[in-house]
Amino acid sequence: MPNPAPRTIVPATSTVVSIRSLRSHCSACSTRALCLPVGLTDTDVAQLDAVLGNRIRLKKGDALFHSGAQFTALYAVKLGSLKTTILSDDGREQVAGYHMPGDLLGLDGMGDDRHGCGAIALEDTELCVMPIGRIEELARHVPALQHNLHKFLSREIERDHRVMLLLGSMRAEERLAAFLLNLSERYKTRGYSSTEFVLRMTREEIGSYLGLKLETVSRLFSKFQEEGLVQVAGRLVKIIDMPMLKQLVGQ
Amino acid sequence: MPNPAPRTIVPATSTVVSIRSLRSHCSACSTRALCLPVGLTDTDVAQLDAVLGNRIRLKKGDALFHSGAQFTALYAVKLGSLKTTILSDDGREQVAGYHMPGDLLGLDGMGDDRHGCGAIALEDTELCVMPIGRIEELARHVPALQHNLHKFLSREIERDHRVMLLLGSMRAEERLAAFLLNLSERYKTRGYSSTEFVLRMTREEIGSYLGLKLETVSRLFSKFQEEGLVQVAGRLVKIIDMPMLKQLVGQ
DNA sequence: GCGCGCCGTTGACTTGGGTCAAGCTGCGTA
DNA sequence: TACGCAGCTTGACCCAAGTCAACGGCGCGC
Repeated sequence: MPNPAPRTIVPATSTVVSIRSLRSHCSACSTRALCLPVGLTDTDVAQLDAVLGNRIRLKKGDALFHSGAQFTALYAVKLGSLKTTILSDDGREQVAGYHMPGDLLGLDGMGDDRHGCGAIALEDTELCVMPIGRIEELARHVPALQHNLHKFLSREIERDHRVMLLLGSMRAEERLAAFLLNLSERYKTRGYSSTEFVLRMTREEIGSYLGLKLETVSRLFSKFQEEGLVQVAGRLVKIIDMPMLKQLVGQ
Repeated sequence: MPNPAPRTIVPATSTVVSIRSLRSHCSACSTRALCLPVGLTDTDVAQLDAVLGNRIRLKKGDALFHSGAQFTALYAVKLGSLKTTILSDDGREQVAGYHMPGDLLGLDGMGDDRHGCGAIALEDTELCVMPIGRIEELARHVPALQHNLHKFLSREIERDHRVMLLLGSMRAEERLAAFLLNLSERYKTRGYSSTEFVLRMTREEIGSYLGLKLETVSRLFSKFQEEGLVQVAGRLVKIIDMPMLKQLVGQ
Protein backbone atom coordinates (compact mmCIF):
# COMPACT_ATOMS: atom_id res chain seq x y z
CA MET A 1 0.00 0.00 0.00
CA PRO A 2 1.46 3.41 -0.94
CA ASN A 3 2.02 5.77 1.95
CA PRO A 4 3.57 9.04 0.80
CA ALA A 5 2.70 10.89 3.99
CA PRO A 6 4.22 14.32 3.30
CA ARG A 7 6.13 14.66 6.52
CA THR A 8 8.21 11.57 5.78
CA ILE A 9 9.30 13.09 2.47
CA VAL A 10 9.53 16.78 3.12
CA PRO A 11 12.41 17.97 5.31
CA ALA A 12 11.36 19.33 8.67
CA THR A 13 11.81 22.98 7.88
CA SER A 14 9.51 25.93 8.09
CA THR A 15 8.19 25.07 4.63
CA VAL A 16 6.68 21.86 5.92
CA VAL A 17 3.51 23.50 7.05
CA SER A 18 2.81 25.23 3.78
CA ILE A 19 3.67 22.18 1.70
CA ARG A 20 1.58 19.91 3.87
CA SER A 21 -1.23 22.35 3.51
CA LEU A 22 -1.15 21.89 -0.26
CA ARG A 23 -2.33 18.34 0.12
CA SER A 24 -5.79 17.42 1.20
CA HIS A 25 -6.38 15.26 4.21
CA CYS A 26 -9.78 13.77 4.82
CA SER A 27 -8.72 12.87 8.34
CA ALA A 28 -8.46 16.52 9.26
CA CYS A 29 -11.23 17.85 7.03
CA SER A 30 -14.28 19.49 8.53
CA THR A 31 -16.54 18.08 5.84
CA ARG A 32 -15.44 14.52 6.51
CA ALA A 33 -18.84 13.53 7.87
CA LEU A 34 -20.62 14.67 4.69
CA CYS A 35 -18.08 13.74 2.07
CA LEU A 36 -16.75 10.60 0.41
CA PRO A 37 -14.99 9.25 3.53
CA VAL A 38 -18.20 9.23 5.61
CA GLY A 39 -18.37 6.08 7.71
CA LEU A 40 -14.90 4.83 6.75
CA THR A 41 -12.53 3.50 9.40
CA ASP A 42 -9.44 5.55 10.24
CA THR A 43 -7.31 3.04 8.35
CA ASP A 44 -9.45 3.40 5.26
CA VAL A 45 -9.40 7.18 5.51
CA ALA A 46 -5.61 7.09 5.71
CA GLN A 47 -5.54 5.15 2.47
CA LEU A 48 -7.89 7.64 0.87
CA ASP A 49 -5.68 10.50 2.09
CA ALA A 50 -2.78 8.81 0.33
CA VAL A 51 -4.39 8.98 -3.09
CA LEU A 52 -5.65 12.57 -2.92
CA GLY A 53 -4.00 15.17 -5.13
CA ASN A 54 -3.07 18.71 -4.16
CA ARG A 55 -5.97 20.86 -3.26
CA ILE A 56 -7.25 23.58 -5.55
CA ARG A 57 -8.11 27.16 -4.72
CA LEU A 58 -10.41 29.14 -6.96
CA LYS A 59 -11.30 32.82 -6.97
CA LYS A 60 -14.87 33.90 -7.55
CA GLY A 61 -15.70 33.36 -11.21
CA ASP A 62 -12.88 30.86 -11.87
CA ALA A 63 -13.75 27.64 -13.67
CA LEU A 64 -12.85 24.32 -12.06
CA PHE A 65 -13.50 22.58 -15.36
CA HIS A 66 -15.43 23.27 -18.54
CA SER A 67 -18.09 21.20 -20.21
CA GLY A 68 -16.39 18.73 -22.53
CA ALA A 69 -13.00 18.88 -20.79
CA GLN A 70 -11.08 15.69 -20.14
CA PHE A 71 -12.31 13.98 -16.99
CA THR A 72 -9.49 12.94 -14.69
CA ALA A 73 -10.72 13.41 -11.17
CA LEU A 74 -13.64 13.97 -8.88
CA TYR A 75 -13.55 17.10 -6.75
CA ALA A 76 -14.85 17.59 -3.25
CA VAL A 77 -15.78 21.07 -2.09
CA LYS A 78 -13.92 21.94 1.12
CA LEU A 79 -14.87 25.58 1.39
CA GLY A 80 -16.92 28.03 -0.63
CA SER A 81 -19.43 27.16 -3.33
CA LEU A 82 -19.82 26.57 -7.05
CA LYS A 83 -22.45 26.30 -9.72
CA THR A 84 -22.45 23.65 -12.40
CA THR A 85 -23.85 24.50 -15.82
CA ILE A 86 -25.05 22.37 -18.69
CA LEU A 87 -24.86 23.43 -22.31
CA SER A 88 -27.47 22.63 -24.95
CA ASP A 89 -26.56 21.82 -28.54
CA ASP A 90 -27.57 25.28 -29.66
CA GLY A 91 -25.50 27.01 -27.02
CA ARG A 92 -28.05 27.79 -24.36
CA GLU A 93 -26.60 27.46 -20.88
CA GLN A 94 -28.46 26.43 -17.76
CA VAL A 95 -27.45 26.09 -14.14
CA ALA A 96 -27.66 22.41 -13.18
CA GLY A 97 -26.83 22.73 -9.52
CA TYR A 98 -25.29 24.65 -6.65
CA HIS A 99 -22.61 22.96 -4.60
CA MET A 100 -21.33 23.54 -1.11
CA PRO A 101 -18.78 21.95 1.25
CA GLY A 102 -18.93 18.17 1.27
CA ASP A 103 -20.47 17.95 -2.21
CA LEU A 104 -18.73 15.96 -4.93
CA LEU A 105 -18.28 17.43 -8.40
CA GLY A 106 -17.62 15.73 -11.71
CA LEU A 107 -19.77 12.63 -11.20
CA ASP A 108 -21.23 13.04 -14.67
CA GLY A 109 -17.81 12.68 -16.26
CA MET A 110 -17.34 8.98 -15.69
CA GLY A 111 -19.60 8.01 -18.59
CA ASP A 112 -17.31 9.02 -21.40
CA ASP A 113 -14.28 10.54 -19.69
CA ARG A 114 -15.43 14.07 -20.53
CA HIS A 115 -17.04 16.48 -18.12
CA GLY A 116 -20.72 16.80 -18.98
CA CYS A 117 -21.03 20.17 -17.30
CA GLY A 118 -18.90 23.13 -16.38
CA ALA A 119 -18.14 24.19 -12.79
CA ILE A 120 -17.64 27.83 -11.76
CA ALA A 121 -16.77 29.16 -8.32
CA LEU A 122 -19.39 31.53 -6.87
CA GLU A 123 -16.94 32.83 -4.27
CA ASP A 124 -13.40 32.01 -3.19
CA THR A 125 -13.43 28.26 -3.01
CA GLU A 126 -11.21 25.37 -2.00
CA LEU A 127 -11.49 21.86 -3.36
CA CYS A 128 -9.83 18.57 -2.90
CA VAL A 129 -8.79 16.51 -5.92
CA MET A 130 -9.59 12.81 -6.14
CA PRO A 131 -7.90 11.28 -9.18
CA ILE A 132 -10.45 8.87 -10.57
CA GLY A 133 -8.05 6.07 -11.47
CA ARG A 134 -6.66 5.92 -7.97
CA ILE A 135 -10.12 6.18 -6.42
CA GLU A 136 -11.48 3.32 -8.51
CA GLU A 137 -8.44 1.24 -7.70
CA LEU A 138 -8.78 1.94 -3.98
CA ALA A 139 -12.53 1.27 -4.13
CA ARG A 140 -11.74 -2.27 -5.24
CA HIS A 141 -9.91 -2.87 -1.98
CA VAL A 142 -12.09 -0.83 0.34
CA PRO A 143 -15.73 -1.97 0.04
CA ALA A 144 -16.95 0.91 2.20
CA LEU A 145 -15.39 3.39 -0.22
CA GLN A 146 -16.87 1.55 -3.19
CA HIS A 147 -20.26 1.69 -1.53
CA ASN A 148 -19.92 5.41 -0.75
CA LEU A 149 -18.95 6.16 -4.33
CA HIS A 150 -22.07 4.35 -5.52
CA LYS A 151 -24.15 6.24 -2.98
CA PHE A 152 -22.87 9.60 -4.21
CA LEU A 153 -23.51 8.70 -7.84
CA SER A 154 -26.96 7.41 -7.01
CA ARG A 155 -27.86 10.42 -4.88
CA GLU A 156 -26.86 12.70 -7.70
CA ILE A 157 -29.44 10.90 -9.83
CA GLU A 158 -32.07 11.36 -7.13
CA ARG A 159 -31.19 15.01 -6.83
CA ASP A 160 -31.59 15.46 -10.56
CA HIS A 161 -34.94 13.70 -10.39
CA ARG A 162 -36.16 16.19 -7.84
CA VAL A 163 -35.07 19.02 -10.13
CA MET A 164 -36.90 17.39 -13.02
CA LEU A 165 -40.00 17.25 -10.85
CA LEU A 166 -39.56 20.90 -9.99
CA LEU A 167 -39.07 21.96 -13.61
CA GLY A 168 -41.75 19.69 -14.98
CA SER A 169 -44.63 20.18 -12.62
CA MET A 170 -44.21 23.09 -10.22
CA ARG A 171 -45.39 26.64 -10.61
CA ALA A 172 -42.95 29.52 -10.30
CA GLU A 173 -43.86 30.19 -6.65
CA GLU A 174 -43.40 26.58 -5.66
CA ARG A 175 -40.06 26.43 -7.44
CA LEU A 176 -38.60 29.36 -5.57
CA ALA A 177 -39.97 28.10 -2.26
CA ALA A 178 -38.46 24.66 -2.95
CA PHE A 179 -35.15 26.31 -3.80
CA LEU A 180 -35.04 28.33 -0.58
CA LEU A 181 -36.02 25.31 1.52
CA ASN A 182 -33.35 23.21 -0.16
CA LEU A 183 -30.66 25.78 0.62
CA SER A 184 -31.97 26.12 4.15
CA GLU A 185 -31.77 22.38 4.69
CA ARG A 186 -28.26 22.14 3.32
CA TYR A 187 -26.97 25.06 5.37
CA LYS A 188 -28.51 23.43 8.42
CA THR A 189 -26.73 20.10 7.91
CA ARG A 190 -23.50 22.06 7.57
CA GLY A 191 -24.01 23.75 10.89
CA TYR A 192 -25.10 27.14 9.59
CA SER A 193 -28.36 28.93 10.23
CA SER A 194 -31.26 27.40 8.39
CA THR A 195 -33.24 30.63 8.49
CA GLU A 196 -30.74 33.29 7.54
CA PHE A 197 -28.17 33.03 4.78
CA VAL A 198 -26.56 34.88 1.95
CA LEU A 199 -27.28 33.77 -1.60
CA ARG A 200 -24.08 33.31 -3.55
CA MET A 201 -25.72 33.58 -6.96
CA THR A 202 -27.48 36.29 -8.99
CA ARG A 203 -31.22 36.41 -9.69
CA GLU A 204 -30.42 35.34 -13.20
CA GLU A 205 -28.56 32.26 -12.00
CA ILE A 206 -31.41 31.33 -9.68
CA GLY A 207 -33.81 31.75 -12.58
CA SER A 208 -31.66 29.64 -14.85
CA TYR A 209 -31.66 26.83 -12.31
CA LEU A 210 -35.42 27.08 -11.76
CA GLY A 211 -36.42 27.50 -15.39
CA LEU A 212 -37.58 31.09 -14.79
CA LYS A 213 -36.54 34.55 -15.97
CA LEU A 214 -34.67 36.84 -13.61
CA GLU A 215 -37.58 39.30 -13.52
CA THR A 216 -39.88 36.53 -12.33
CA VAL A 217 -37.45 35.58 -9.58
CA SER A 218 -37.18 39.19 -8.50
CA ARG A 219 -40.96 39.63 -8.46
CA LEU A 220 -41.39 36.44 -6.44
CA PHE A 221 -38.88 37.57 -3.81
CA SER A 222 -40.87 40.81 -3.48
CA LYS A 223 -44.13 38.87 -3.28
CA PHE A 224 -42.78 36.47 -0.63
CA GLN A 225 -41.61 39.48 1.35
CA GLU A 226 -45.00 41.22 1.10
CA GLU A 227 -46.66 38.04 2.28
CA GLY A 228 -44.33 37.79 5.25
CA LEU A 229 -42.73 34.54 4.20
CA VAL A 230 -39.20 35.91 3.99
CA GLN A 231 -37.21 39.09 4.42
CA VAL A 232 -34.96 39.84 1.50
CA ALA A 233 -32.27 42.47 1.24
CA GLY A 234 -30.36 41.88 -1.94
CA ARG A 235 -28.73 38.52 -1.44
CA LEU A 236 -29.40 38.29 2.27
CA VAL A 237 -32.39 36.05 2.90
CA LYS A 238 -34.16 35.57 6.20
CA ILE A 239 -36.88 32.95 6.33
CA ILE A 240 -39.76 34.20 8.48
CA ASP A 241 -42.54 31.68 7.93
CA MET A 242 -40.95 28.28 7.32
CA PRO A 243 -44.20 26.28 7.71
CA MET A 244 -45.98 28.41 5.13
CA LEU A 245 -43.03 28.07 2.76
CA LYS A 246 -43.19 24.30 3.17
CA GLN A 247 -46.90 24.34 2.56
CA LEU A 248 -46.29 26.19 -0.68
CA VAL A 249 -44.28 23.29 -2.09
CA GLY A 250 -46.75 20.75 -0.69
CA GLN A 251 -45.34 19.71 2.70
CA MET B 1 -15.17 -18.39 -7.80
CA PRO B 2 -18.80 -19.60 -7.77
CA ASN B 3 -19.93 -21.36 -10.89
CA PRO B 4 -23.50 -22.66 -10.53
CA ALA B 5 -24.03 -23.20 -14.24
CA PRO B 6 -27.55 -24.61 -14.28
CA ARG B 7 -26.82 -27.69 -16.38
CA THR B 8 -24.35 -29.00 -13.83
CA ILE B 9 -27.01 -28.86 -11.12
CA VAL B 10 -30.24 -29.62 -12.87
CA PRO B 11 -30.77 -33.22 -14.03
CA ALA B 12 -30.67 -33.67 -17.78
CA THR B 13 -34.38 -34.11 -18.30
CA SER B 14 -36.90 -32.31 -20.42
CA THR B 15 -37.25 -29.72 -17.65
CA VAL B 16 -33.73 -28.52 -18.21
CA VAL B 17 -34.66 -26.22 -21.00
CA SER B 18 -37.42 -24.44 -19.13
CA ILE B 19 -35.38 -24.14 -15.97
CA ARG B 20 -32.37 -22.85 -17.83
CA SER B 21 -34.60 -20.36 -19.54
CA LEU B 22 -35.60 -18.91 -16.18
CA ARG B 23 -32.07 -17.71 -15.62
CA SER B 24 -30.55 -14.83 -17.49
CA HIS B 25 -27.38 -15.27 -19.46
CA CYS B 26 -25.50 -12.25 -20.68
CA SER B 27 -23.45 -14.49 -22.92
CA ALA B 28 -26.51 -15.35 -24.99
CA CYS B 29 -28.33 -12.03 -24.63
CA SER B 30 -29.05 -9.92 -27.69
CA THR B 31 -28.57 -6.70 -25.71
CA ARG B 32 -25.11 -7.71 -24.53
CA ALA B 33 -23.42 -5.01 -26.57
CA LEU B 34 -25.51 -2.25 -24.97
CA CYS B 35 -25.84 -3.54 -21.45
CA LEU B 36 -23.67 -3.92 -18.35
CA PRO B 37 -21.40 -6.62 -19.83
CA VAL B 38 -20.35 -4.45 -22.78
CA GLY B 39 -16.64 -4.84 -23.43
CA LEU B 40 -16.12 -7.60 -20.86
CA THR B 41 -14.10 -10.70 -21.71
CA ASP B 42 -15.92 -14.02 -22.03
CA THR B 43 -14.50 -15.10 -18.69
CA ASP B 44 -15.80 -11.97 -17.01
CA VAL B 45 -19.20 -12.38 -18.63
CA ALA B 46 -19.36 -15.95 -17.36
CA GLN B 47 -18.77 -14.65 -13.85
CA LEU B 48 -21.48 -12.07 -14.32
CA ASP B 49 -23.85 -14.78 -15.60
CA ALA B 50 -23.20 -16.67 -12.40
CA VAL B 51 -24.49 -13.90 -10.14
CA LEU B 52 -27.65 -13.06 -12.12
CA GLY B 53 -31.00 -13.95 -10.62
CA ASN B 54 -33.98 -15.42 -12.41
CA ARG B 55 -35.40 -13.25 -15.09
CA ILE B 56 -38.66 -11.39 -14.65
CA ARG B 57 -41.58 -11.18 -17.05
CA LEU B 58 -44.07 -8.35 -16.75
CA LYS B 59 -47.38 -7.80 -18.46
CA LYS B 60 -48.32 -4.35 -19.71
CA GLY B 61 -49.13 -2.20 -16.71
CA ASP B 62 -47.30 -4.35 -14.17
CA ALA B 63 -44.93 -2.64 -11.76
CA LEU B 64 -41.34 -3.82 -11.53
CA PHE B 65 -40.92 -1.86 -8.32
CA HIS B 66 -42.60 1.06 -6.61
CA SER B 67 -41.10 4.29 -5.41
CA GLY B 68 -39.83 3.78 -1.87
CA ALA B 69 -39.59 -0.01 -2.14
CA GLN B 70 -36.55 -1.81 -0.76
CA PHE B 71 -33.70 -1.72 -3.23
CA THR B 72 -32.10 -5.12 -3.74
CA ALA B 73 -31.11 -5.34 -7.37
CA LEU B 74 -30.52 -3.54 -10.61
CA TYR B 75 -32.63 -4.66 -13.55
CA ALA B 76 -31.65 -4.80 -17.19
CA VAL B 77 -34.35 -4.64 -19.84
CA LYS B 78 -34.08 -7.64 -22.17
CA LEU B 79 -37.28 -7.13 -24.14
CA GLY B 80 -40.13 -4.64 -24.12
CA SER B 81 -40.15 -1.24 -22.46
CA LEU B 82 -40.97 0.56 -19.24
CA LYS B 83 -41.51 4.01 -17.86
CA THR B 84 -40.07 5.23 -14.57
CA THR B 85 -42.03 7.74 -12.52
CA ILE B 86 -41.04 10.07 -9.74
CA LEU B 87 -43.38 11.20 -7.00
CA SER B 88 -43.42 14.66 -5.45
CA ASP B 89 -44.10 15.24 -1.76
CA ASP B 90 -47.63 16.34 -2.47
CA GLY B 91 -48.42 13.30 -4.59
CA ARG B 92 -47.92 14.60 -8.10
CA GLU B 93 -46.44 11.98 -10.38
CA GLN B 94 -44.16 12.60 -13.34
CA VAL B 95 -42.57 10.31 -15.89
CA ALA B 96 -38.81 10.41 -15.40
CA GLY B 97 -37.79 8.24 -18.31
CA TYR B 98 -38.58 5.60 -20.88
CA HIS B 99 -36.47 2.48 -20.98
CA MET B 100 -35.81 -0.06 -23.67
CA PRO B 101 -33.67 -3.19 -24.12
CA GLY B 102 -30.15 -2.79 -22.77
CA ASP B 103 -31.14 -0.04 -20.31
CA LEU B 104 -30.47 -0.47 -16.61
CA LEU B 105 -33.17 0.31 -14.05
CA GLY B 106 -32.90 1.07 -10.36
CA LEU B 107 -29.67 3.08 -10.44
CA ASP B 108 -31.23 5.72 -8.19
CA GLY B 109 -31.78 3.17 -5.42
CA MET B 110 -28.19 2.80 -4.33
CA GLY B 111 -28.19 6.05 -2.36
CA ASP B 112 -30.37 4.93 0.49
CA ASP B 113 -31.38 1.37 -0.40
CA ARG B 114 -34.86 2.49 -1.45
CA HIS B 115 -36.04 2.90 -4.99
CA GLY B 116 -36.37 6.59 -5.78
CA CYS B 117 -38.82 6.00 -8.58
CA GLY B 118 -41.38 3.47 -9.69
CA ALA B 119 -41.07 1.36 -12.84
CA ILE B 120 -44.09 0.23 -14.89
CA ALA B 121 -44.07 -1.96 -17.99
CA LEU B 122 -45.51 -0.26 -21.09
CA GLU B 123 -45.91 -3.60 -22.87
CA ASP B 124 -45.07 -7.22 -22.15
CA THR B 125 -41.52 -6.99 -20.89
CA GLU B 126 -38.65 -9.22 -19.82
CA LEU B 127 -35.90 -8.18 -17.46
CA CYS B 128 -32.83 -9.65 -15.97
CA VAL B 129 -32.14 -9.31 -12.25
CA MET B 130 -28.76 -8.23 -10.95
CA PRO B 131 -28.62 -8.54 -7.17
CA ILE B 132 -26.72 -5.48 -6.05
CA GLY B 133 -24.67 -7.17 -3.33
CA ARG B 134 -23.31 -9.76 -5.72
CA ILE B 135 -22.71 -7.16 -8.42
CA GLU B 136 -20.73 -4.92 -6.08
CA GLU B 137 -18.75 -7.87 -4.85
CA LEU B 138 -17.98 -9.00 -8.39
CA ALA B 139 -17.11 -5.45 -9.41
CA ARG B 140 -14.33 -5.50 -6.85
CA HIS B 141 -12.70 -8.37 -8.69
CA VAL B 142 -13.52 -7.37 -12.25
CA PRO B 143 -12.30 -3.82 -12.92
CA ALA B 144 -14.04 -3.72 -16.30
CA LEU B 145 -17.36 -4.43 -14.59
CA GLN B 146 -16.66 -1.81 -11.94
CA HIS B 147 -15.90 0.67 -14.67
CA ASN B 148 -19.07 -0.19 -16.60
CA LEU B 149 -21.19 0.20 -13.50
CA HIS B 150 -19.72 3.66 -12.97
CA LYS B 151 -20.34 4.49 -16.62
CA PHE B 152 -24.00 3.53 -16.36
CA LEU B 153 -24.47 5.56 -13.20
CA SER B 154 -22.70 8.53 -14.71
CA ARG B 155 -24.61 8.35 -17.99
CA GLU B 156 -27.85 8.32 -16.08
CA ILE B 157 -26.77 11.63 -14.56
CA GLU B 158 -25.96 13.01 -18.01
CA ARG B 159 -29.30 11.81 -19.32
CA ASP B 160 -31.08 13.56 -16.47
CA HIS B 161 -29.12 16.72 -17.21
CA ARG B 162 -30.37 16.69 -20.77
CA VAL B 163 -33.93 16.36 -19.49
CA MET B 164 -33.35 19.26 -17.11
CA LEU B 165 -32.16 21.32 -20.05
CA LEU B 166 -35.24 20.32 -22.00
CA LEU B 167 -37.62 21.15 -19.14
CA GLY B 168 -35.82 24.31 -18.12
CA SER B 169 -35.15 26.05 -21.38
CA MET B 170 -36.96 24.54 -24.35
CA ARG B 171 -40.29 25.53 -25.82
CA ALA B 172 -43.03 22.94 -26.24
CA GLU B 173 -42.22 22.36 -29.93
CA GLU B 174 -38.53 21.83 -29.24
CA ARG B 175 -39.34 19.43 -26.42
CA LEU B 176 -41.47 17.15 -28.57
CA ALA B 177 -38.93 17.27 -31.41
CA ALA B 178 -36.15 16.38 -28.98
CA PHE B 179 -38.25 13.53 -27.62
CA LEU B 180 -38.90 12.07 -31.07
CA LEU B 181 -35.26 12.40 -32.07
CA ASN B 182 -34.17 10.71 -28.86
CA LEU B 183 -36.48 7.75 -29.48
CA SER B 184 -35.36 7.62 -33.10
CA GLU B 185 -31.71 7.48 -32.07
CA ARG B 186 -32.29 4.78 -29.51
CA TYR B 187 -34.32 2.60 -31.86
CA LYS B 188 -31.54 2.99 -34.38
CA THR B 189 -28.81 1.78 -32.04
CA ARG B 190 -31.02 -1.23 -31.30
CA GLY B 191 -31.28 -2.12 -34.95
CA TYR B 192 -34.82 -0.86 -35.53
CA SER B 193 -35.97 1.78 -37.95
CA SER B 194 -35.00 5.27 -36.90
CA THR B 195 -37.79 6.83 -38.95
CA GLU B 196 -40.81 4.69 -38.22
CA PHE B 197 -41.81 3.38 -34.84
CA VAL B 198 -44.72 2.80 -32.51
CA LEU B 199 -44.96 4.88 -29.37
CA ARG B 200 -45.51 2.69 -26.35
CA MET B 201 -46.91 5.47 -24.18
CA THR B 202 -50.01 7.67 -24.13
CA ARG B 203 -50.10 11.36 -24.99
CA GLU B 204 -50.51 12.03 -21.30
CA GLU B 205 -47.36 10.08 -20.46
CA ILE B 206 -45.41 11.91 -23.15
CA GLY B 207 -46.70 15.18 -21.74
CA SER B 208 -45.78 14.21 -18.21
CA TYR B 209 -42.22 13.46 -19.31
CA LEU B 210 -41.95 16.71 -21.27
CA GLY B 211 -43.62 18.97 -18.73
CA LEU B 212 -46.61 19.56 -21.03
CA LYS B 213 -50.32 18.77 -20.94
CA LEU B 214 -51.68 16.01 -23.11
CA GLU B 215 -53.69 18.48 -25.21
CA THR B 216 -50.51 20.36 -26.04
CA VAL B 217 -48.78 17.15 -27.09
CA SER B 218 -51.73 16.24 -29.28
CA ARG B 219 -51.82 19.70 -30.88
CA LEU B 220 -48.09 19.55 -31.55
CA PHE B 221 -48.35 16.19 -33.28
CA SER B 222 -51.04 17.67 -35.51
CA LYS B 223 -48.92 20.74 -36.15
CA PHE B 224 -45.83 18.68 -37.00
CA GLN B 225 -47.97 16.64 -39.37
CA GLU B 226 -49.38 19.74 -41.07
CA GLU B 227 -45.86 21.07 -41.52
CA GLY B 228 -44.72 17.81 -43.06
CA LEU B 229 -42.23 16.95 -40.34
CA VAL B 230 -43.86 13.66 -39.37
CA GLN B 231 -46.79 11.45 -40.19
CA VAL B 232 -48.76 10.40 -37.14
CA ALA B 233 -51.51 7.81 -36.93
CA GLY B 234 -52.32 7.29 -33.29
CA ARG B 235 -49.14 5.83 -31.85
CA LEU B 236 -47.49 5.07 -35.15
CA VAL B 237 -44.96 7.77 -35.95
CA LYS B 238 -43.12 8.19 -39.22
CA ILE B 239 -40.44 10.84 -39.35
CA ILE B 240 -40.56 12.61 -42.72
CA ASP B 241 -38.21 15.56 -42.34
CA MET B 242 -35.43 14.57 -39.95
CA PRO B 243 -33.17 17.57 -40.75
CA MET B 244 -35.97 20.02 -40.01
CA LEU B 245 -36.77 18.22 -36.78
CA LYS B 246 -33.13 18.48 -35.77
CA GLN B 247 -33.08 22.13 -36.65
CA LEU B 248 -36.07 22.66 -34.38
CA VAL B 249 -34.09 21.55 -31.33
CA GLY B 250 -31.01 23.50 -32.49
CA GLN B 251 -28.94 20.93 -34.45
C1' DG C 1 -13.94 59.74 -4.22
C1' DC C 2 -16.01 59.45 -8.74
C1' DG C 3 -18.18 57.20 -12.42
C1' DC C 4 -19.35 53.13 -14.89
C1' DG C 5 -21.44 48.86 -15.31
C1' DC C 6 -23.56 44.98 -13.28
C1' DC C 7 -27.38 43.69 -10.61
C1' DG C 8 -31.88 44.14 -9.03
C1' DT C 9 -36.69 46.11 -9.06
C1' DT C 10 -40.94 47.41 -11.02
C1' DG C 11 -44.41 48.53 -14.61
C1' DA C 12 -47.00 47.75 -18.97
C1' DC C 13 -48.00 44.68 -22.28
C1' DT C 14 -47.86 40.07 -24.81
C1' DT C 15 -48.19 35.27 -25.48
C1' DG C 16 -47.43 30.21 -25.10
C1' DG C 17 -49.38 26.78 -23.12
C1' DG C 18 -53.02 25.51 -19.70
C1' DT C 19 -57.96 24.76 -18.80
C1' DC C 20 -62.40 23.36 -19.79
C1' DA C 21 -65.50 21.30 -22.75
C1' DA C 22 -67.32 18.63 -26.55
C1' DG C 23 -67.02 15.03 -29.57
C1' DC C 24 -64.60 11.21 -32.01
C1' DT C 25 -62.23 6.64 -32.54
C1' DG C 26 -60.81 2.17 -31.89
C1' DC C 27 -60.12 -1.68 -29.01
C1' DG C 28 -61.39 -5.10 -25.65
C1' DT C 29 -65.22 -7.47 -23.67
C1' DA C 30 -69.75 -9.39 -23.08
C1' DT D 1 -72.47 -7.16 -32.91
C1' DA D 2 -72.89 -3.87 -29.83
C1' DC D 3 -71.36 -1.52 -25.82
C1' DG D 4 -68.32 1.07 -22.95
C1' DC D 5 -64.55 3.61 -22.05
C1' DA D 6 -59.82 4.97 -22.32
C1' DG D 7 -57.29 7.65 -25.29
C1' DC D 8 -57.07 11.27 -28.75
C1' DT D 9 -58.34 15.60 -31.17
C1' DT D 10 -59.96 20.17 -31.59
C1' DG D 11 -62.01 24.63 -30.25
C1' DA D 12 -62.66 28.72 -27.23
C1' DC D 13 -61.02 31.15 -23.64
C1' DC D 14 -57.69 32.46 -19.85
C1' DC D 15 -53.74 33.36 -17.12
C1' DA D 16 -48.92 32.72 -15.47
C1' DA D 17 -44.82 33.87 -16.89
C1' DG D 18 -42.11 36.09 -20.53
C1' DT D 19 -40.69 40.37 -22.87
C1' DC D 20 -39.41 44.97 -23.17
C1' DA D 21 -38.31 49.08 -21.02
C1' DA D 22 -37.02 52.40 -17.50
C1' DC D 23 -34.65 53.34 -13.52
C1' DG D 24 -32.21 52.92 -9.00
C1' DG D 25 -28.21 51.55 -6.24
C1' DC D 26 -24.17 49.37 -4.93
C1' DG D 27 -19.52 48.03 -5.50
C1' DC D 28 -15.32 47.90 -8.10
C1' DG D 29 -11.61 50.00 -10.55
C1' DC D 30 -9.23 53.98 -11.82
